[in-house]
Amino acid sequence: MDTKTLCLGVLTHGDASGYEIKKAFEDGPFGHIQEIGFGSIYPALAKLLKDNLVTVTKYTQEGRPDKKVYRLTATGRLFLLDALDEPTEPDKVRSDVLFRMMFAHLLSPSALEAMISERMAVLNTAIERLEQCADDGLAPASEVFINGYALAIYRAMADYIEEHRYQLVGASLVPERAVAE
Amino acid sequence: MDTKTLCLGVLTHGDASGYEIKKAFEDGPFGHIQEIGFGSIYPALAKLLKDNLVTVTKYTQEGRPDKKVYRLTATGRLFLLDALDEPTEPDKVRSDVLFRMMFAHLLSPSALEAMISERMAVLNTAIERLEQCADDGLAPASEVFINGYALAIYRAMADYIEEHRYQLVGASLVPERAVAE
DNA sequence: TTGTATTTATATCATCATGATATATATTGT
DNA sequence: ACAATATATATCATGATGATATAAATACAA
Repeated sequence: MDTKTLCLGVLTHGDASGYEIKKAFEDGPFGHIQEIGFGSIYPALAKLLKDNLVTVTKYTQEGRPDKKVYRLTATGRLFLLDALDEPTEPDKVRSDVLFRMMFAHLLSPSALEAMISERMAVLNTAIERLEQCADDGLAPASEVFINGYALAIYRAMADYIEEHRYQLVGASLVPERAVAE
Repeated sequence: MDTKTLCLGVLTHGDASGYEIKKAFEDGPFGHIQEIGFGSIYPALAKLLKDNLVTVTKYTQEGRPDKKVYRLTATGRLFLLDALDEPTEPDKVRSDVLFRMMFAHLLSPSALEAMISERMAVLNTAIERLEQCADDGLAPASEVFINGYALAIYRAMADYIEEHRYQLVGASLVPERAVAE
């Protein structure tokens, strides 16, 4: 899925600005699917506008740039449906944490512990947020499904790391430096 | 982590060609961390060579391009250690499958079922491969840790999808088309 | 045996995405 | 009162992606 199609997808939930589209992939209903940046969103919206897949309405604001709210056109909706019919791309992961863990033997135990603790904090924050969202029974079935999926994965990650972190720290071959504070 | 650093990381496991570096991120010890393509690897190796972070030896072969085997230099090793000391980047995910699931109500039940079944097949293949790797007790601790981590996550994904897929298929609002074969 | 698919191997290229940076104010929290 | 965060768009150099080209050996099925 390219950024254009991602934007069209968000716009099926209602009109939105570029800023709001980004939020949808952070906190909003499209969270845990992937992140997109402004550097992808604004050019994508410009192309969608040029191809008449969206329309735009400008809202003049004081002290801020005009808010440009985009709306899906009928053509845009068809474009999205066509994209959903195409073959599914495999999931992609990029884990800097795991790469570093491959070099546990080159890191000091304290550096390793710090990295692992930071990761656990991120995971626990995400888990808490998802547990709170799980209660309001008003969301569509697909959002409930995906929230539950993300929660299951984050829990599996946190549980595994908590249970096996000693293995990794035990792999460190680098002694702590005796540094005076 | 940019591609240069990823290449240096693989080369700590022994000399390798660009082709072999890619394999390390597919089947090899760096699997499940991320994927990288030739279009990133070859330019990265060229830059590493220019900066004396690696050396290269050409092996002339008949009928194939010369195999160019790269070796880490002392400077290259230091470069990697410095990179490992920098702040860890957050994990990144891009799931085309989840994005499509957000539009379950726009897909037919059979299209949804096909997508889910394909995803389950991919997950089960990965799980089987990891379960086989788990037995040979010769791998370094970090690799054992990461294999176990990947296995735990894939199992959590497969279990969740298997238990909740009916929710998603129930969300489909599009009737099957009555098409003659 | 013959044809097809996979594996080995490097390289390039247009397009797309990333992340940093610029700009400017209102609001929230300490 | 001051700092940090949220709102809001836009651009740009750099880097990553995925497709394509080339070429033969090997493995496997019909």
